[in-house]
Amino acid sequence: MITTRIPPVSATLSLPQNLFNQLRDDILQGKIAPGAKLTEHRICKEYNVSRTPVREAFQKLELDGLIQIIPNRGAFVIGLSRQDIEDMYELRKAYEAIAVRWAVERMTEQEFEELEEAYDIMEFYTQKGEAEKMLQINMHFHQLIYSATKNRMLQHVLTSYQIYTKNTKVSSEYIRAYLDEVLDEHWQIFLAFKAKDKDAATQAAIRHMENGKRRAGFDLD
Amino acid sequence: MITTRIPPVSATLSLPQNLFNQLRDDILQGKIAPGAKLTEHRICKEYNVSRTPVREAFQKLELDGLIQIIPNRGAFVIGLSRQDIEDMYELRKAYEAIAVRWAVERMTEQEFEELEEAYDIMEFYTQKGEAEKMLQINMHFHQLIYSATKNRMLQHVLTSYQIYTKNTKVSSEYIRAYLDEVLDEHWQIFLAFKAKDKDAATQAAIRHMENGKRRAGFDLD
DNA sequence: ACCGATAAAATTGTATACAAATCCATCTGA
DNA sequence: TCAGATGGATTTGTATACAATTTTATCGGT
Repeated sequence: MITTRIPPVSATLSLPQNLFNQLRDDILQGKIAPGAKLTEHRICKEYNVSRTPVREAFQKLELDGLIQIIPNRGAFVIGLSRQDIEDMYELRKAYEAIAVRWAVERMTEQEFEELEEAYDIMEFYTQKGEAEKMLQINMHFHQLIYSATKNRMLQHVLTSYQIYTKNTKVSSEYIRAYLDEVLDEHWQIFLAFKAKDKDAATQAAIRHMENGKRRAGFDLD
Repeated sequence: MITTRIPPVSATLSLPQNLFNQLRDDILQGKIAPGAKLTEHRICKEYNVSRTPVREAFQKLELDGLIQIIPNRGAFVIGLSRQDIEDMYELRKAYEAIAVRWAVERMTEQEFEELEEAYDIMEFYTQKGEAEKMLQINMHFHQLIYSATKNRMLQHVLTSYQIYTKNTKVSSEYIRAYLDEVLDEHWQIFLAFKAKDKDAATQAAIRHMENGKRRAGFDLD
């Protein structure tokens, strides 16, 4: 029986952060069309807040490449082309490879135990076939690796990619068919961490990314 | 007497963008110490603007990993450890390798001509020994490559690294001793673009990064 | 009908006002 | 002396007001 809870991403987020998350997901899921203009006033009415937090959320969206703010003109949604998404898998693969290498080197004993626990939970949800939960713990598993690298830049960029990836595919629908396959890939990664084998971890991470790309509907290069 | 107006090299930047650039450079050059708190009111007085643009600049600084904003507490400067900077060279190397590969594939004829022109200017300033000008055209040369990848995320991340790198070494002092060496490395990259040879470009870019790391005082792994 | 000029409306940019949270010096009681 | 309480000062978070710019609608002349 599993007693441990999956730690929530955060308890209470600030207003701009919430707006950012909401708008980001809406954009990535296509609820707001590329090219559309985000009018401050409209978002204000929609979420019943003033313009100040809305503008701050826009700043964050711009720096994550989701909108383009043209001075005195407004904020426009940037669309991701198929090429952009395919590129992203390549960029993520390169950094995941570096991340696991550093994480193996720099991971503390406690961090390893958290990773082990995350894997166990993953196994649990795979057996129960709960795809939605799997998606959550999957993100958590990777976050633990990012965190263990002790490098903020890497963490931030990889987290962005993770969110993009999560949103640009019909997650829970697609993941169910691949639960066992995905679990095994994480098992390979976990084993490499257990053995503190950097090269094995790199190979496992690269394979995981390539398979993820394939599962998302992209043929491999 | 009013004569013809010379258009500025770059369009006038917005107030928050200027604040962001100024604060970013101050932080990277150590004028603002790591751990220091950026008080909104103080920045307002210093630049004689209101809090709104200051807060927007803070947002940008946070997403570039230069400050950490703790809700209801304030903005604190994040210091870069020697490990952080060494890591950054590794991260940059990985993406520069991808960038030149994509750039060779995707570069237009006009973009190639711009790169050629940039190299020529670089050669000119090397002969004149103008290290400061070299630094500028050097950044421009790499920007042309980033731009040719047609990938916004890659452009943004690499631009960040470029600015970090530029600021975390005593640029003009150090570069003078290496002008010829640096020019040759760019020549190798340019040649690979001319030949549209992806592998050669990758190798040249990787060597360029490794040498840059060494010139910045880091021994190679 | 079309084009440009012009004015009104809408939108963004900046400043300021007010609310909420935090910080900090002082006080109290053991 | 010191831990904790307390209240004022400071600082941040949000709302709103005003200024500058852009967009839209209207109008007049050709």
